[in-house]
Amino acid sequence: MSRATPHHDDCSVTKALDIIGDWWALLILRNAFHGMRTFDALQKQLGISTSVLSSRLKTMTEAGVLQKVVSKADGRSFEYRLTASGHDLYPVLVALMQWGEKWRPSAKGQRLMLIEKASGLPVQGVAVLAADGRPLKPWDVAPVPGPGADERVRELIGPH
Amino acid sequence: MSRATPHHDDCSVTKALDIIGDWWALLILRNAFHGMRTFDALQKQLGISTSVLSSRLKTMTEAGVLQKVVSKADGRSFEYRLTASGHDLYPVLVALMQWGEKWRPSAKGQRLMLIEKASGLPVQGVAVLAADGRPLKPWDVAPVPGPGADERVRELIGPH
DNA sequence: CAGTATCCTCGCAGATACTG
DNA sequence: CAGTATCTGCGAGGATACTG
Repeated sequence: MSRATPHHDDCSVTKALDIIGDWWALLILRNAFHGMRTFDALQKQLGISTSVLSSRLKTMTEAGVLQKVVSKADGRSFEYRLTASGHDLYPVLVALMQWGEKWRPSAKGQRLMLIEKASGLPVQGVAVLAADGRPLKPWDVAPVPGPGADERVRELIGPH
Repeated sequence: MSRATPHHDDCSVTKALDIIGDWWALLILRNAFHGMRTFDALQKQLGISTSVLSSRLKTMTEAGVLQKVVSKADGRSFEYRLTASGHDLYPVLVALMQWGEKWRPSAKGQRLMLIEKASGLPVQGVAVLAADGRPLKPWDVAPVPGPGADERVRELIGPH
């Protein structure tokens, strides 16, 4: 991660990566989407050191994707809950998972993490939407063609 | 990144992250989707050191998301093109960008990167699909509820 | 233009120990 | 259970120089 070296990169992707472009952050989120919410459970399942987990949770809380709340049941333990913005990261996770399932299939299939509220059924995955809202297939989309790509990027994102 | 420390984590997300859970890899892909394909252009725009860029391109090529081809026009320069599996990473990028635009809006709005082949129009974004294929809104989905989350994760992903 | 080769450093992550 | 504190290494990444 080059969060250390400041990038004057005014790009949405960069900004998203600033928070979740991190190995542990994504895995914490993955577990959070499965409902895992406590420090201890995360630490044990991920095999992460306590100091790093603590720092990650702090960063993610400050970034507003997680919220630390006192557990009602217990009173002295805590829960890290997904905020609205954290919840909105769900498509990123599902997109990653879909890609992994297609191109790096694991022995045991992996179920998706969210359900549709109305039906209670697991969601299917994620899809790119056309301008009119139709879901598109991968082969229906293509990179912007033609020359001038380098200039376009520099204009859009900025020269370094 | 803890790709160094081996994780016996048989999870699609983990496997996807192994290739693209990296600051530079994602930015390279972002630029690739905009049509930026040469070593030099990438190096200049990203402000990355040549050695790191070289290593990233090698890794990504070996991982099969990029393909190194001789540029027809020139004959002695090269292009790094998205493969089919690289192209399939598009939803991940768009999901990231969408999140960034919503929660970390930049001064100048950012356009999306791909067009629909049929219409030539830029795509709208990405959406989660219900079991029957309907695109869902964020508030229509929820994490799997109830207790037992910790056990579920351990069962699904494995204990460390 | 497209890299490879070296050197160097600084910060991230793990390990361990301790606290309320 | 939920962390903080400290120490230590090692390796990713930048800078620079050189090559076909």
